[in-house]
Amino acid sequence: MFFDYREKIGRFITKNVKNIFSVDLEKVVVTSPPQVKFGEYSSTFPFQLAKILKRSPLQIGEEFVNGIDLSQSEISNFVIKVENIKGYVNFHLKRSIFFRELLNTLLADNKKISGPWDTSLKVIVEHTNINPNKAAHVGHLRNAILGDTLVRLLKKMGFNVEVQNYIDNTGVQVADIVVGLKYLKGMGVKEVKELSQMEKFDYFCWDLYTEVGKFYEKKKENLELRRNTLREIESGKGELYEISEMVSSSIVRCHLKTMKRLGIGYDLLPRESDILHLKFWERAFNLLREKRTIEYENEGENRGCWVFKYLNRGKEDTKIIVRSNGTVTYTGKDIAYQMWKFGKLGVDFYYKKFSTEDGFVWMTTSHKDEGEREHPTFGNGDIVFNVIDVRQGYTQNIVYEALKKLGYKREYENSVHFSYEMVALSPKCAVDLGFKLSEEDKGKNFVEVSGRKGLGVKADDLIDKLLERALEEVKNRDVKPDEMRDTAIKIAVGALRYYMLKYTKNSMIIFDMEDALSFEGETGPYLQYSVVRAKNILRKYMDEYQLDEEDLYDIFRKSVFSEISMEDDIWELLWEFIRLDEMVYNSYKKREISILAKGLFSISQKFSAFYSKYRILKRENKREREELLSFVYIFLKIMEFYLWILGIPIVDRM
RNA sequence: GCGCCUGUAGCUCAGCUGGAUAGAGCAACGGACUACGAAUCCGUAGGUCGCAGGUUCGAAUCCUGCCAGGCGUGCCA
Repeated sequence: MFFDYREKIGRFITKNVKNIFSVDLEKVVVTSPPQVKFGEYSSTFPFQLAKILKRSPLQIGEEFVNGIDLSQSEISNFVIKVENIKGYVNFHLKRSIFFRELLNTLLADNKKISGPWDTSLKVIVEHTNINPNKAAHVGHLRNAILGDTLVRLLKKMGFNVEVQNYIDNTGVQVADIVVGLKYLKGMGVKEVKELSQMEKFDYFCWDLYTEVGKFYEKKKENLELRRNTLREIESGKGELYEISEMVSSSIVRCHLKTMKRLGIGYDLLPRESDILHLKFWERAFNLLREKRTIEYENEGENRGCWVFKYLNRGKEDTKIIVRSNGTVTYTGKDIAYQMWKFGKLGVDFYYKKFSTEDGFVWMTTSHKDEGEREHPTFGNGDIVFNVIDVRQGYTQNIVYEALKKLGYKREYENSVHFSYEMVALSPKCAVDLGFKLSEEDKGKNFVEVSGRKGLGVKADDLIDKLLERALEEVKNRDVKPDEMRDTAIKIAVGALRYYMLKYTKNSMIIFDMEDALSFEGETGPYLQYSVVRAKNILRKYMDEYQLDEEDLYDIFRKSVFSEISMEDDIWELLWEFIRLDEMVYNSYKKREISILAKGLFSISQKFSAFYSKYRILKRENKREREELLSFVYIFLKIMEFYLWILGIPIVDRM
C-alpha cells in the first residue's frame, strides 16, 4: 500500500509542471530526503527545468509551490504541505494518519507485505548444498543463512516457496571418505554402519578427510583407489556403494541437525545419485541435441566432445558438456537439474521420507517401490534462485545460457544466481585455531577456508562457543533460571545470523572470532535487546496500572496522536517502520539481504535513543503517556514481524 | 590475455534512482545508572571517498584511462 505514494507524487508533479510551465517532464525522480524535516518525499525537478526555462531552480520551485492546488489533487488525502527549499520541492505527509493506520493494522494482527509483484508464482530456492562428507563450516553457514533468509523474505512477500538442499552423494568428496574408511581404517559395511551412528560422525569425517588428502599426496597410485571407488558408487551396487550411502545419509543428518539449530529447514533433498539413475542427463542430452543447443566436434582440440557454444559479450565461448570418453561434466548435470526445476525435463523423481531427529524431510529416490504414493508436487517452479558462491558464476551463467538457447527464454530470465563472496579466515584466527601458516600466508590479510586441509571453523563449534558466551552473560542478568538456556540459544542464533547478514554479498567476510562472538554494537543481540526493552515497558506499565492485555489494546485503540508523537525524532522512526516494506522489496529486487538487516539495525538504534530520551512510565500527562506507549507497541510488533525474516529470535528478557 | 568483483575514518564495513552537512560499529578519549535494568545512551577526536581526467547546475555514486588486491576462466571432480 505504501508503494504508490511515490508514483502518485510523481504524477502530481508531471501534471502540474505541464500546467504551470507548459513543459513535459520526461522522467520525474521522487526521492526521500536525508532528514524528515525536509519532508518524506522530495523532487529535484527544478534543477532539470532551470536550463530549459533559463531561471534559477529556486524561482521555479517557488512558482511551482504557488501554482499548485493541493486540496483538489489526488495526493491531498496524505500530503499536508508542499514546500520549496533551495530548489528542492519537498512533500510533507499527514503524520497522524499514518500513525493511526499502522497501529490499527498491527492491532488487528493483519500486517502483510504487498506490492508490485505476482504472488501466484512458485519460487524455488536452492541453498546449503554441502558435500555430505564432513562437518559444515562457517562458509556453509553464510550460504545457509543467506538462503534461509531469502526464503523467509519471499514467504513474507506472499510467494509460494520451495526450498531445496542438493545432496551431491556421488562425488569425489564422498568417495574420499569411503577410501579412508575402507583402506585407511580397514572397515567394511558392518563397521561403518556402527561408526556412522556415533555422535559427531561429521567431526570424525572432517579429520579423516584430511588424512585421505595426505594419503593421496604420499603416493600418486593411491588416487587409483579413488577412481575405482567413484565408479562403484556411481554404479549403485557393491560394498563401496553401500558404505557411501551410509556415510552420506549420516552426514546429511548431521548437517540438518546443525542447520535446525539456526532455524533452517528444507522441503526437499534432491540427490545427485537419483539424477544419475533416473537418467535425467540422457533426457536433457536428447533435448539439447535435437534443438542443436550443443554440437559434436569432429576436429580441433575438443575433438570427440559435445560442446556448448554461446556468445559471451560478443565473443564466442566454448564449453565442453560431454567429454570425448562419453562422460558428462558437472555443467551438463546442472543443466538437466535446472530444467527439472522449471518442469521442462518431462521426467520426475520418486520421493521418500528421510527421517530426522524430529520427523522427516522429503528426499528423492530412484526406486519406484521406495517412493511414497502421496507426496507434494516438487519442482515446476516459475522462478529459481540458486544460492551459490561467486566462484561458480561462470558455470551458472552457462547453465542459464543453455536454457536460453534451448528456447526457454522466460526460464532464462527467471534463473537467478544468488551469489555471494566467500568466507575466509584472518591469519590470526587460523593461528588461534592451531594451524601452522606459511610466511606467505601470514602476510596476507586472509586465508581461504579449505575442507581438504581441515582449515576452517566448524559450524557447530562456533554455535557452541556463542552459546557458552551467551550463557555466561545471561547468568548475570534478569533471566529466570529455567529460561536461561533457551534465552542463551536465541541470543547465540541472533548473533550468528546477523553477523552473516550484515555484510553485502559482494563483501568477503574475513572471519574474526572476536567480532563474531560480540554481543555489543552492531550485532543481533543489540536488535534483540531493543525489543526486550519495549517488552519491559509494556510489562511494567501493565503491572503498575493493573491492566491485562485487552485493557492495553483498548488504550491503543482510543489513543490520539498529538504533538508529542509528532516530534521529528519519533516520526522519523515511525516513517522508517512504514518504509520497511519498500526495503523488503529493495532487498528482493537488488538481491541484497543486508539492506533489510541494516535497516532493522538503524531502527533499533533510533529506538534505543528514544528509550533513553522519553521516560514513559514516569510521565505525568496520561494522554502523552499512552501515546508514547502505543508507539512502543508499534515498535515491538514491527520488530517481531521483520526479525522473523532475518531469523533472529525474539527474547522475553535479557 | 579475457571476464567478474573490490578499493570510503586506525580496523571492519554502510552509503538507495547522481542531490541537501559522506555515515555506523569496533578501538581511543570524556561523560551518564539506588534503574521503563548500562548487551545501553550522550559527547569528543578521526575522511585528498585508490590516482588522473571527463560528463553534469551538482559525482563516493555515471564514463574513460591508470594503480593495487581478490576470484573465475580445466575433457580435474
